[in-house]
Amino acid sequence: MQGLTKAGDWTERFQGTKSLPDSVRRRLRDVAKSRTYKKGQQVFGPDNVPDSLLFLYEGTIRVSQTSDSGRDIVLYRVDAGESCVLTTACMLAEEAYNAEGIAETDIRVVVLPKPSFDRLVAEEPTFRTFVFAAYSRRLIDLLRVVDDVAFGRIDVRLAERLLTLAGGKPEISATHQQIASELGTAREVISRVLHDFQKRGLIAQSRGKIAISDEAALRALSEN
Amino acid sequence: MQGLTKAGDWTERFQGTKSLPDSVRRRLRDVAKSRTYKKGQQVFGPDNVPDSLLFLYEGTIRVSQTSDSGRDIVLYRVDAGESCVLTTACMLAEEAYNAEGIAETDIRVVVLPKPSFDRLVAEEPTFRTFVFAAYSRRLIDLLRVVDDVAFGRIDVRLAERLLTLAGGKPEISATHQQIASELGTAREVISRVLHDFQKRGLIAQSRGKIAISDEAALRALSEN
DNA sequence: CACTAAAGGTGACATTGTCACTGAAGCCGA
DNA sequence: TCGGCTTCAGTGACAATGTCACCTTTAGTG
Repeated sequence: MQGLTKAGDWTERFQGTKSLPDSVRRRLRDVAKSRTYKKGQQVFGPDNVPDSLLFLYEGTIRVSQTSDSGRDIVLYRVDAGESCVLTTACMLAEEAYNAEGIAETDIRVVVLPKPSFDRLVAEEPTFRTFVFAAYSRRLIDLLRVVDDVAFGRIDVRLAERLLTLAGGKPEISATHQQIASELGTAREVISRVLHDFQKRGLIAQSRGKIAISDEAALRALSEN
Repeated sequence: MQGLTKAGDWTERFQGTKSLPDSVRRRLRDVAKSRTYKKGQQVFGPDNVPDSLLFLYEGTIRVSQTSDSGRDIVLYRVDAGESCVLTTACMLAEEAYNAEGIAETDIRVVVLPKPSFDRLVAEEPTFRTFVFAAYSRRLIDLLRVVDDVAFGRIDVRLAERLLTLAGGKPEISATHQQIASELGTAREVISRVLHDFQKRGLIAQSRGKIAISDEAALRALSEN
């Protein structure tokens, strides 16, 4: 396990807080708590609704949805420096939902109690803009997911996701099942399409690994 | 065409404004403009990003997404008394998206300029809660859409949608194509499933109309 | 090494989407 | 009232994706 850096001045880390007056930032450092989760731990979920607002200081949270039949789909990822608006949504919406956030790496979050959050939103336009922008980004993310799932071809989506998961590196460590859970489909489907990609020389596979052989071709495919 | 009632004191109409102090409501009535759209007009869309915030005074807006290949899916509906948060998202998010809002009936909206909106959010906790709740509701709505599209069976989704569209009445006026656009699928698929429903005695069809014959059975089907 | 759990492969079949047509219903002008 | 036109709906063939059952391979682990 990799160690997390000690949370220094977290207000430096977020668009919404770094340009606030020193007095406000000092107050924030006092009221906010820092907390860590280990990789794989659930940060929030239907049975685990936080009563505070979360800001991700370090690491990544994978937000996904699970169907009744057990299939998963990744909705989006929260990266360091972003806030986790779904927690807010959970708090406000009485309705049921079944999204959950899982720490994809060891993470450190800043926990801001709701009253402090309210005060900040009220008093600081910068922070307010930050929060609204975060909501908007998630809405747009979800629009994209809907578009992909409803209208996208699985090979195109897979090519795209492989490139994203690789993030420039030549190899991905992921099982077929994990990739299926990214795209909301079944393992067999991923196995077949990856097999096809392999035959076409786009990738090479070994157990738990996928090596990207022809990034250009994958990119072309992912762009429809 | 049905006439719209004259917009009286619109601040009476919204959860976020009706309990505000009189002074604030008076100010709002001064700065906000009322505007109408006819049924079928586009209220917002990729090429038509409003620079103000919209509150729906009367009628319904259907928010849908169109794929490159021309297929549609309805994301959610905005009903009277709700705000249209996607317009906010559009304004804040630089990213491309392809959702649009169409007036499903003749509608009347209250248009609040962004500076007034900002001020209201800053100063009035009630209004702030209203706005956040609106965002949250849409997020949850979209989670539901993702779940349906990614994991739901088409017959179940159709049964559910028929009941919703009927809204208690015994008959629906809609073409197969329109229903397909609700669910993000193709007309032929809807035709086939409706034909099946008909054979099973759940509905009766005539050109452009669907009559619900066995609501209980439809409901049972829609509940999986 | 044998055993085991996890990962991956495969064929058969069901469901849904696509394509290219055909037929049927309503509208409207001559 | 009759064609002619447009929209709506039906259909068969096939492609893409999802489901199920079962098998093989791989990488540990005692």
